[in-house]
Formats: sequence, structure tokens, C-alpha cells
Amino acid sequence: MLKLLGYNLAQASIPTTRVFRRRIAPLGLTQVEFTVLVLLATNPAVTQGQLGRTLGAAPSNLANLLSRLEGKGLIERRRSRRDARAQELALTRRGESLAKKALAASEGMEEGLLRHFSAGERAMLFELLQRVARLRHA
Amino acid sequence: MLKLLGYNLAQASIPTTRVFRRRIAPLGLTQVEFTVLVLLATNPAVTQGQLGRTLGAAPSNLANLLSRLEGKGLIERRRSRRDARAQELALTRRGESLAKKALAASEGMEEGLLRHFSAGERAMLFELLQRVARLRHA
DNA sequence: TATTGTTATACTCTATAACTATA
DNA sequence: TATAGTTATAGAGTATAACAATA
Repeated sequence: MLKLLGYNLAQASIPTTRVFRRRIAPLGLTQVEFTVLVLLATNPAVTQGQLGRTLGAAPSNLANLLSRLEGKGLIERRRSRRDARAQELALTRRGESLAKKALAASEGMEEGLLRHFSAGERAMLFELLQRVARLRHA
Repeated sequence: MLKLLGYNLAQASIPTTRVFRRRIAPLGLTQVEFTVLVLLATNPAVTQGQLGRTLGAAPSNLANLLSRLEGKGLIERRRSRRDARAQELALTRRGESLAKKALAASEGMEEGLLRHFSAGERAMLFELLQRVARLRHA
């Protein structure tokens, strides 16, 4: 087995993706769509640019993704009053309701995945992953 | 920030992917192609099925990927003598040479990424990721 | 009958470039 | 000039189904 960080991240993503597909995809959401909904649920009036930088998505791809979510009636784009170039994102009623449902499902999902990890191991895993993620800004 | 495993794995993959693109992609390899070459360099006579199960790739997609690598003259497919349905994979001379070059580049890449992680932290990170990956078989 | 691999198809993701509107 | 977002395009990844050859 290869001792390379990128490879091991990809390998670890296999079971998490599989469980996502079983538990949350049936609600009609892909992984990124789910993430967008949950982020918007807790971050009001985020702009597309901010969201795109968080997700590491290129502006063009984000526009596509958001058009799809808008088409499904889950989000709205509103011109910002502070900067007429920017668009602020918000969940619709339907988006909020779906985000709540998906978030609830995700809790059971996490518990299933990390069942055999102690509290200390979970904390360590998340901390190390976040440190790797922060290398973006280094 | 979301405390979800899949999300944090995706976030951690952003810098590793970026560094890969800077250091190894210029050799003409995608991440999966790189992984295949390195795996074949150390595992002689692997069959497509074995490789596909390791990578978590569907047989149809693997066939595509391998045809591409074969087209580039990097690998060969040989009918297995023990099971005429299976194909054993091997690097060509050119594939071996490229695998060697890419593996060398990947060492500098890892060192750059994990520069501020102690030996203990690295060991912990890889062990936890491998435990998550092993959930595939659970 | 089950397994190994291929072909075809469709959708999503990702990257780049050219563009509009606003700052 | 720079920034926010859109449109178009092309390559790569992913999932499903139908298929041929072999076990």
C-alpha cells in the first residue's frame, strides 16, 4: 500500500462516499449539493465568491452548480446591495426543509462510520485533516 | 466549519490535489494514472479485477483508463494463463521509467506537504485514514 | 450460472478562455 | 484596471446496462 497522503485521502473517501450514497443521495442531493445546502443553512447572505473559495470550486463551475440548485427550487440568488456585482445566496423554504432533513440523516451516517473510533481518535482525525486543509492558505 | 468526515476529507484533498498538479501532472499523468503506475511498479502481474477493487473503480471505467494508458504506451495487458478471462497488467519500459520519475517527484511533494507535521503526527494521520479506508470491508 | 472484461451512454466534476457588468 | 459572475467547451471521473468469452 502506498504511503502517500493524496492516495490515502482518496481511499478513505471510498466508504464515506458509499455511505453518503446510501443515506443521503436518495434525497436527491450530490455530495457538493449537500454541502452547499448545509453551509447556506448556517451562513446567511454568503456570496458566490465566498462559497466558491470555501469549496475550492472555480467560479464557472460554481455558477453551474448553483443554477442547478436554483432550478430545483432550493436556493435563491439576490443581487447584493453593497456590491452590485456580487450575489448573495439564500435557501428557499424548500431548501431549508431539505437541508434540515439531510443534516439529520448525516448524523446517523457519521455515527455509523465512526462507531469504532473513540472520542479522542475522532478529535485527532478531524484536527489533522483540518491542518492539512489549511495548507491551502500556506 | 462542518464536522463531517466526508467534507473534511474533501477539504484536505484540495491542497494535495493542487500540489499534485504542480509537481506531477506536468509529467502527463492524472492522479489515478499516477496511482496505477506506482501500484503496477510494485505489484507484478496484477489483474484488472484486483486493481479495480483496490482503486474502487467500476470495471467499465477501469477498462477505459487502462486503454488510455495502453494508448500512451505505458502499460500492457496480457491474457492470464491461469484464467483466460483475466488480464494481467504490466508496465512497459517507458511506463517503468515514468513511474520511477513520478515516484521520485512525489517524495518531494510529500515532504513539502507534511513539513510541519511531526513523525508521530504523520503516523497517526496515516493510521487513522487507513482505518477509515478499511470500513470498505466492514 | 457466475466471473472477467468491454462497449455504449449519460451525468457530474474540473479546468480554461472569452465575455458582461460593476467597482 | 480589477473583481463578480456567466457562458461555452473539452477532458476526466463515475454509474448503469447490455454484451462476449471463459470458468
